[in-house]
Amino acid sequence: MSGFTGTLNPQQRQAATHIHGPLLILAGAGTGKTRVVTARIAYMINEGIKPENILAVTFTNKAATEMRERVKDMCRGDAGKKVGVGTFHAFCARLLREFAPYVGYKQNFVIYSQGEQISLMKRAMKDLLIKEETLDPQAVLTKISKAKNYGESLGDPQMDLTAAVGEKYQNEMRALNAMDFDDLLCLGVQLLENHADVRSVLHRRHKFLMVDEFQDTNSLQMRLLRALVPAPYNVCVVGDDDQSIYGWRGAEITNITEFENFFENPTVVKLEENYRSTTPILHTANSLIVNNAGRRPKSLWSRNAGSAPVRIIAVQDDKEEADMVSKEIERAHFADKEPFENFAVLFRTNDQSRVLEQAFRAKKIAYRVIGARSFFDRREVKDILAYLTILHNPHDDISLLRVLNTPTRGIGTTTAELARERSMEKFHSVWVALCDEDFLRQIPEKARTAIRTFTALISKYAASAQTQGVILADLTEHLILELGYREYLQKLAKKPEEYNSWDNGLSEFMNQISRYQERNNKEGLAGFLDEVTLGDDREEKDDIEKKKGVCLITMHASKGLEFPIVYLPGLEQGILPHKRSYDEGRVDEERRLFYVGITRARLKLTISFVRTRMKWGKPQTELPSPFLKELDRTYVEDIDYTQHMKEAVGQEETTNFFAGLKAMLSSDQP
DNA sequence: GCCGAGCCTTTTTTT
DNA sequence: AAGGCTCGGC
Repeated sequence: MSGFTGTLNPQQRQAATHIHGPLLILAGAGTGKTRVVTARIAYMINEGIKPENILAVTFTNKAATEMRERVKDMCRGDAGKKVGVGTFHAFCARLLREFAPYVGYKQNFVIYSQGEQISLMKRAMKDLLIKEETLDPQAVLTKISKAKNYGESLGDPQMDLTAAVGEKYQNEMRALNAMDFDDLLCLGVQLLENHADVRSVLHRRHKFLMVDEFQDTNSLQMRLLRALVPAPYNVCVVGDDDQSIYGWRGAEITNITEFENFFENPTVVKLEENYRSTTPILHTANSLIVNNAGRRPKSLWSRNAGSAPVRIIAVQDDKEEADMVSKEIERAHFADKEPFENFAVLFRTNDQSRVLEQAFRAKKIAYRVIGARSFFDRREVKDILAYLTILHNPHDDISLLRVLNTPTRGIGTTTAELARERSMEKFHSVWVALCDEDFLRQIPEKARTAIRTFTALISKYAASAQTQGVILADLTEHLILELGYREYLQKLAKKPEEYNSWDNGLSEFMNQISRYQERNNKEGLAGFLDEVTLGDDREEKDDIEKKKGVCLITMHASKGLEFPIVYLPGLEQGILPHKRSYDEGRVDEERRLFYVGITRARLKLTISFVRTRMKWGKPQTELPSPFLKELDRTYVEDIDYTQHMKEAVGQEETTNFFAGLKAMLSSDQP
């Protein structure tokens, strides 16, 4: 048995050495799934399969990055780097860059993320709607997304307002040479299903397919997979139906529960030995998940008896909850030398992290918030990104209109509106209108000059962006200087700190773009923009491992990760299960989400709920989550925090003692 | 065309 | 609590 499969258990080894024909690996939480997948890839390469013929697709960027790293580590030399690894969306984006004309797009299409989609949707609605009528842009987008994912039509645009707006949106997208996330999948499927020549190119390129987090794939992704894998189906999928938590995005749990309907006679391997958690944690998790109907039966077990019970703590309010968590972490850190990075706090909604961050800052506990893609939502970053986007595709109206008067250059809303109207009459982009002399004649002198300066500037930089060997960071810096963008920010800032934070954002952006070009000098600006919008930030994994501090993360984003000590705050009715899950019939999925949260913990698990929680500035009465009643109490300790604090005065003193000690040791204390 | 004040809503989760 | 949006004054 070769080295990389020797340490696997029999089931794991069976999975890792099965190469030909369809393979379904049902891998429960913590059963060494990633090890098996990477061992399998190493094994295949060792058997003489070319790494560039292996394609591993995942659902999230985190999974992709993790796999990329692990494969690289496990393979000799740089063989691992040649294995294709990416999310479905990133894979499609690449594919479409290569074959865009086949689906009626130009090669320099741009990818719209949520913010840009909403802008476009608002515009489409403004153009179509009578004033009185009001529709939620986000809701319409959700409907469009569902329709695309399920291959349904939106209805008759003549009869239905949503359908009309949706049609308009879709037409605009094409006109702008823009795709949204769903389009990437839709058009990818279209490309493969309708073009045998493209298909055969890809069949030759990707001979062995692997899909991770298979329980999260939707029907489009399944169609893509089927088009990508010819008989005899060299495809291996890995997943766990109990961890399917993306149903709201169209994930089809039946892809995994009825896998044999798509690829005949698969070999099925079940991994049930858990190497991660103690028995109390696993037992508690199992007692929760059995309440779901229609799962593939499975029972996880562990050799690790463990000692600590699972704790369920009742606290007064969210402030006290954050205090409780941060005090315990502080104490374990200073008393037991427990490194901060051994802790994670997992929550249902992003805004729960706020109170926690405040508590951590107050106690000077190092922490990091994972996944909040706030960086690319920052105004300065969005502005610069919009500039770079129009250098790539000036016909992207949304980005163009964003920067047209940023920094303010005398092209106000009136002029912008005229240009838009003109572009709609003539069925071309705003950019074309701005370059059109006939149009410019109708514009007052001052604005006209401003437009000419603007278009000349963009053209100049667009040309240099296309130059071979251009250094993107330098180009961006020049652009910022020539725009006077920093001066603009300086004027805009209300306080000096505000400007400083913006300036830091710009510097960080420069770092990102330099690092991108260090690892990829082939794909230029287009590649960078794709990575940014697809969230394919390859640094991220590094960050999770290298960066120090307590990990604050949503339960969704925590899938695939593990931590020695885990806190699950906010186990309240309406938060988990989320109140909207009741109307949408998704309570089972919320239960799976809780299950995912529980099974992240290796040694210690603490669940908590509050009686009142601040919401939008007002206190709200909360009830404990009904899921808590489902947990078997064999290994559970129920604690009333307020009560507990009164009784455990000694313990409280210890806490204070260490807090005091810490204050003394900390140099920046008064 | 520009800018500030006040009003109003709001995301559940991510590609 | 906080950011986005509208309206009104310059």
